[in-house]
Amino acid sequence: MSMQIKRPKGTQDMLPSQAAKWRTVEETVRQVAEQFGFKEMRTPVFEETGLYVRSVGDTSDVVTKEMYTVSSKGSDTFTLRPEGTAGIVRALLENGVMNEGFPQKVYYLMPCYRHEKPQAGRLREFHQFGLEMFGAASPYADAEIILLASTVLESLGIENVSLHINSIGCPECRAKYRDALREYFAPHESELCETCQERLKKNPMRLLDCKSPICKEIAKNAPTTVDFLCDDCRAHFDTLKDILTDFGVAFTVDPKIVRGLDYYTRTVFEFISEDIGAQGTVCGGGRYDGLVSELGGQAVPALGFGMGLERIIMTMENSGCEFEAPKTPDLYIAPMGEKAQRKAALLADAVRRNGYAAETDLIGRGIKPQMRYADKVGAKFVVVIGDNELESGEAKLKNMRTGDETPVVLENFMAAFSSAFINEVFENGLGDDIVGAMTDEISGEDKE
RNA sequence: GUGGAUAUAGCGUAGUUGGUUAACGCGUCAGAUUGUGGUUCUGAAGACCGUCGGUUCGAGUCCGACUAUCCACCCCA
Repeated sequence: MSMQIKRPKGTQDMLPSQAAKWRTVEETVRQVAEQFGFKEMRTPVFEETGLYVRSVGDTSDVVTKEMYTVSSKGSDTFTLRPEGTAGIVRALLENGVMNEGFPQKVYYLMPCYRHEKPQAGRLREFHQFGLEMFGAASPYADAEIILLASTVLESLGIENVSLHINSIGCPECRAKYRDALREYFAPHESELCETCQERLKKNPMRLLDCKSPICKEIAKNAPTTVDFLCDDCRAHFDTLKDILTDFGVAFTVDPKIVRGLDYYTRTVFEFISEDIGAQGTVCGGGRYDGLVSELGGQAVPALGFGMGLERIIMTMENSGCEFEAPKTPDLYIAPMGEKAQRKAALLADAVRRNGYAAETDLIGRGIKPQMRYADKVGAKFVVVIGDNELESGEAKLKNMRTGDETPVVLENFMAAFSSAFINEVFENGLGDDIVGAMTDEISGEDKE
């Protein structure tokens, strides 16, 4: 026996029972996004490395230590996408979509890759639902995408999440704010933890969400971004808060929400779940008015968010949310013997051609195991076909929920599947009233 | 990159102060008078107890290393 190959660290296999949950989430998410007028689009899983260096930021953790970069045969290097936004912007620019009028509203479902140490809610391959809106500078746009995210969570039945918002201003007010932070923290420099001393130089905003108790204490009275917003940024933020209040969307202003990707401006927000451990951010996003021009386009206001699907599903599992029930076969056909198997296969085919799910035996099992199997997979009806049935042309259609058996004529039964009447039976089961009707119908000579 | 925890059949677990054929539940398969499921009963298959080394007359049980996984820091979805 040779060694088994195992899946790469930080990846997950999605077995059928798990995949069914994903479908619930994906369908809901698509539906809501489309209700808001967003169109789905897709981009390659890998892009030129430079795309992420320029958009996400060359000092960000994502770019400096988490990218999966490969060099291909030529001289270019490519990177597995660590997030969705950059590729979307690139694709819209490359295809001239930014010239087709605004607003442009797109959404996507895609796997992303980051070389991190796996942990609860943090994987190397993870999946994002995300969306981007281009050309809308108004705070109503900010409000709309936050409302959209909120609607998605609500539609999924997720309750234990809180919305945190903040404004980090435009580049001008942010510069002023950074200076103010440095001024505030400078006297305490020696007391700060090592990483925070480093942060003081590079990115003082990061000081605010340090978990060290000492740094926390010092940061308690630090100036907040909101205090340093220019008039325009302040007005934008105030209006956003008003709109959210009108919508009835509960939020808290959280100066600690800062975002690790460099492209954000003004509005930033996170939805944080209480149910899934330390990595509680289930959805994060905001405005990035500078990104499009950074990637070579015109100056186009833009905003969006990413939602971590693994974390969404974890939250749902941990809080007892409902998932869509998996599809079960409408009919299981249990053949006995070789001749019957042929007949069963034909019958199954006829059923499927009429839009219903049918299964039959493929491994030569006896009647009993077949019944067990039919029960296990949740078949709604079972019909047994053996020598007797082949001879007489009649069989019994068994309702697996009630145990009732209804005689049917095989040939007519197959032909009858296209009728609206049978549709009714399969959709709603066999009521007493229609059992009688069905027997008549099916035994009838000229059923079409 | 830094810490902490765990590692027994497909899955979930038990294995007492180290002592002969490693237990249980779920699942799988097969039976309970031979053509019918879900309950019950019976039986079967399935584990070199993560890997390597050490202590010992003897180790799943103690020690060490390695590996993997999980959790937390960091960062983020």
